[in-house]
Amino acid sequence: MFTVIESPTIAGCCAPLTDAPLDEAQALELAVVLKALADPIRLRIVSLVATAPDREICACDLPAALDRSQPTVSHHLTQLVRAGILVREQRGKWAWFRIAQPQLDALGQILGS
Amino acid sequence: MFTVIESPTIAGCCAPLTDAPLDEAQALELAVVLKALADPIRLRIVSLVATAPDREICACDLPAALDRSQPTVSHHLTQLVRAGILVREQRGKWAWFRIAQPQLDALGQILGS
DNA sequence: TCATCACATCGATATTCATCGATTCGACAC
DNA sequence: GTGTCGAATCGATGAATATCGATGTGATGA
Repeated sequence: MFTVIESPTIAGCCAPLTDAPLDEAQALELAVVLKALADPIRLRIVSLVATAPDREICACDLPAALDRSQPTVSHHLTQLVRAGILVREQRGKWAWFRIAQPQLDALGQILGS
Repeated sequence: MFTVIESPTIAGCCAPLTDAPLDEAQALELAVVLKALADPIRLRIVSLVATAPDREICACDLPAALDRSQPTVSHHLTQLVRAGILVREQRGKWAWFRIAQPQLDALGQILGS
């Protein structure tokens, strides 16, 4: 029995903003992902992960790095994973996080850079 | 006497997320812009403007197009202008809006697409 | 089995924010 | 001026959310 962990993605959500008007469903889907990024703490988390050695980081280091409590950091990490921006991996007692690069790439495509 | 209308920009705000960790000020500045985009109504406004003939749109057409009241649409337009994503131009009684392309391009650069 | 550590969840609180009706403001035409 | 029309502002309300202390959960090691 295989267990497939699906990571939510906006890859097929919509064309670049300049190509076609978004319908309500597409706008909602995109907004969910952008809202997950649109927070100073979560942006710092993403940039910390993206620039860490091996491009991964242990949750245990974040409360000190961000000057936030452990429950608050956990809350933000959950938001980022549910938006498909981070990927979580359990290693023993520790939780490690990586960037879900396809999701960020898709965002860039849609914003049309 | 000249009147210089400054459009807020994140152009010099920060390097791509994958290049260096954001400090608190950079993260806050970026979050303000992303937060302005991270709403379904505002995303639809941006895509409507970006795909309109001549890439501009009259505010008068938006309440019907978005099924929101005039004050609500005005509120969202204000948010987008203050974030430097849209540019407002008054023509007689009407207000017209265009995309501030450099701001969107800068966003794409920072997200690293 | 038991203590410990890392992290998630719960409960509460304060703040932010989307929304709309009513009102005000500004530009235009007469 | 006066009336009209487009749009911003005000005030209120309900919903979403960032935060943290306390508690629960799951894995580790003795």
